[in-house]
Amino acid sequence: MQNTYQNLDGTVGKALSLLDTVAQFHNPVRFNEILELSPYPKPSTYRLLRTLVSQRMVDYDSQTSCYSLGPRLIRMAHLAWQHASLAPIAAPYLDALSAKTGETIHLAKLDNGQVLYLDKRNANRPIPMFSDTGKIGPAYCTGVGKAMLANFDSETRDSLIAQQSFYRYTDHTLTNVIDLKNALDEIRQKGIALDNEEHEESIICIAVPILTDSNEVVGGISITGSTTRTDINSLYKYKDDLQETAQEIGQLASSWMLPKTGG
Amino acid sequence: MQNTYQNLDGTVGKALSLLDTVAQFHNPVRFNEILELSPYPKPSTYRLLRTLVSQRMVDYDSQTSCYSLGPRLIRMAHLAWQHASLAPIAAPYLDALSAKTGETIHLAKLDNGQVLYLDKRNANRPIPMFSDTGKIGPAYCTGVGKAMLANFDSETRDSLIAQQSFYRYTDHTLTNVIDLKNALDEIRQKGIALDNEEHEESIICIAVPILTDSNEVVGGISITGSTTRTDINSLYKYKDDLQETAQEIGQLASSWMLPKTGG
DNA sequence: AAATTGGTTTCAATATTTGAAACAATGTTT
DNA sequence: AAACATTGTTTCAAATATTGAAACCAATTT
Repeated sequence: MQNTYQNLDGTVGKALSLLDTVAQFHNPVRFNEILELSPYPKPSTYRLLRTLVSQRMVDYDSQTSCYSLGPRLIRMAHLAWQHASLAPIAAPYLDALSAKTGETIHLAKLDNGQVLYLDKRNANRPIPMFSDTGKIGPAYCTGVGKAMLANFDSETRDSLIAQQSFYRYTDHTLTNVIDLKNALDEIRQKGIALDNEEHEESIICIAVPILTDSNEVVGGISITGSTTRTDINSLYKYKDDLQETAQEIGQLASSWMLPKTGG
Repeated sequence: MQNTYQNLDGTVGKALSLLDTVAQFHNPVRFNEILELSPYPKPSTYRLLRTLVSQRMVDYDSQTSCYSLGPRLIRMAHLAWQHASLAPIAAPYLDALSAKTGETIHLAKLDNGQVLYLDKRNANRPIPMFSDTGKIGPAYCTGVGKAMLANFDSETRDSLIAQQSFYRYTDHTLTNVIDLKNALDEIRQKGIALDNEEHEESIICIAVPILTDSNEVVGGISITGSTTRTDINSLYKYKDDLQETAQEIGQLASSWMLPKTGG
């Protein structure tokens, strides 16, 4: 949750990093609070912020003199979600898996070495999806994360591994590069990844990557359960369903990724 | 869906308008297609785009030389949705209304004179929510839109009215300022707005604004049904439930809008 | 009434953006 | 295979935007 301000890209980069700063707060925030986290001097921070407000990326409430994330972001995200092509394509498949297994289904892609959740199904309680879409999680200790990592070319994989924190969430968390690499090799060979309470106690899952026709990793899907209700062997029974689903989504995604040719 | 490039705000504004341009496409897009819609010369467009890619606001697939909206947007939107405070606060109330009425429930706010949907409940089929969150619709011919418009101070209201297109969607659509103003006056007085197939044939709804303690409009909620299954009088029976719900959400939102004071 | 805090503006120095034009790198023709 | 298009990328001096110390304003607080 640390600010990473090394990236610049001129004004645009600065403005976006300020946007991140605003986002870090969980409620509307005063100018001064933002300024404290901003590496830019007061007037720059001020003007950048006003620009973002003028662009509706940030909301400003003059009553409370508070900034918060703006509605334009939500609009854009709606489109971004559709653009992430995976999500709309995968939706019916997630429904099917959810119905069949009765377990939680996750759809994710990799963003900056982290798992970015694109969609979720929870068969039992139909919870609001948006609250989970956009969430991020670690790659080295989640099923989808490992499934994806395992299927990159070794160069990309190494650079992704270098981005992992290896924080020990549970007793089962893999906390070093060697263990992870060994695990990834096995995952790649078997075509499926397991998460045996590596990220959260009592949470287990099986996961597979979603690959294009040319074997590029575009995402991952997982079936998640709790040890209070099931065990890894029971989940493993869905291996074929999961792999077939990933296969089909990957196929569709491949054609979608082509540049638009008409209409 | 027209490009509005009059806004500038320096490089940041230009970059964001290019982001919108990328968003206008529904699939990955080549540089030249973007360039055609871009008001900026080739090298500028090129560099702005690369900056956005470097910032992960835009994805670039070197295989197909195609740009699409990037994952960072989805991450930000997740936070923006939480920031829009209304959405997470309102979630349980939407659940309750949905359960009680069995009809479709919408939560929305106003963005740039348009209705921006923040959340939705569909009692019968638990559909993936994200696909609707972020969608926009007209304000002058939807229930939530009119409910919100009606409750601004007259100056703000007039400027919002000036932004309406008054396109005739159906026979019932109000297509001029005078009719709309009269309707809004009545809505304000009665505290509830109806949509009698003004936006879509056979779609009807009742809607109320969500107001803060100081009567600021922060959003709206509606109960929507289809004339094939119900009628406006049946919906109207939920008036009290709807108003109470809006009241409670508004109350909570009021406290949430205050600047963070501690911890 | 003086002092503090939070927010906004000024203005010359500085750094960035600009865009016509040239240049590569692909594809397509003939 | 040479000539031609098309698409994408880079150059470089001129034009422009950003910068930030300092001053300023407006509320609060003391």
